[in-house]
Amino acid sequence: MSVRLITWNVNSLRQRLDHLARITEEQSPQVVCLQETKVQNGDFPVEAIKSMGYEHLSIHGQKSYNGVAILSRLPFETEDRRVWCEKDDCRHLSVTVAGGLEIHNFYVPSGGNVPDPEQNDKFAHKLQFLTEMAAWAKSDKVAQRKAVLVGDMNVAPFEQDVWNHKRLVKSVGHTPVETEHMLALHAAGDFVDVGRHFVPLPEPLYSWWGYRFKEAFARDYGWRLDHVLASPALAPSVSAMQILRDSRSWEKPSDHVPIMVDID
DNA sequence: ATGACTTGTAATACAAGA
Repeated sequence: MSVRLITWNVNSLRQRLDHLARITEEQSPQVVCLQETKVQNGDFPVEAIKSMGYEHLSIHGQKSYNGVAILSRLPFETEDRRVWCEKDDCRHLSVTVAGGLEIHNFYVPSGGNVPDPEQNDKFAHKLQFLTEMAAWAKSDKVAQRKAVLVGDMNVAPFEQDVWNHKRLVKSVGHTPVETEHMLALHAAGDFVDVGRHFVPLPEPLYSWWGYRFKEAFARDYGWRLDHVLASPALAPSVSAMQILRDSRSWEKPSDHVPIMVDID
């Protein structure tokens, strides 16, 4: 059996239902991990999602900010969530599906404007969150299971993960300390960076283009902030990866685009 | 040359994204 999985920061689920319907119809993923749903559980658009063919939902949302969800055509064998940085601000959900596949959906804090944990609590939160992810991967022995970590990790770790490394190396999302934390996470679980496995360095690879500069997508001023990390036990089964760039040019897009992987 | 946008909340700005 093969599982097709999509991860996507939708920047408001209720604003993106039409895009989600189109993507799920065109690609037929069995599992969809969403970030920045920006909707409380009680207001989750259950009927719209079920009409797209996703009967099994794991949701963790709050008012206004953050929020994650896992939509699935496969039943969940287990569902879990963890509190990170002693804050339950709706940044993680995990499920297991048949065959022992463990799926973790993350929304790592963006980190604010100033890349200094002394001056900026949001940046400190981001570094702590990544530190806790790495510590968990190690202590929970994630590397020994068939696990995939997906989501908006808000770090572009390699030079070719941003459109201009020199210019952006002091910008939050691409600073050396964030890159170190991200690579420490990779090492903690012996994870394979699936994006870079299929599109090796030094080829540019992006998943996010900002809204503020109108020509950002047209000029390909992108960042790779969204990631799929596969445990060593799972990585050989990942047969394909695609970044669905086209959706960034649709009307009223999210600033992030979906990443899709096929797992045999 | 990521500024200048988008979203949710609440009430015409503000917070947050990254």
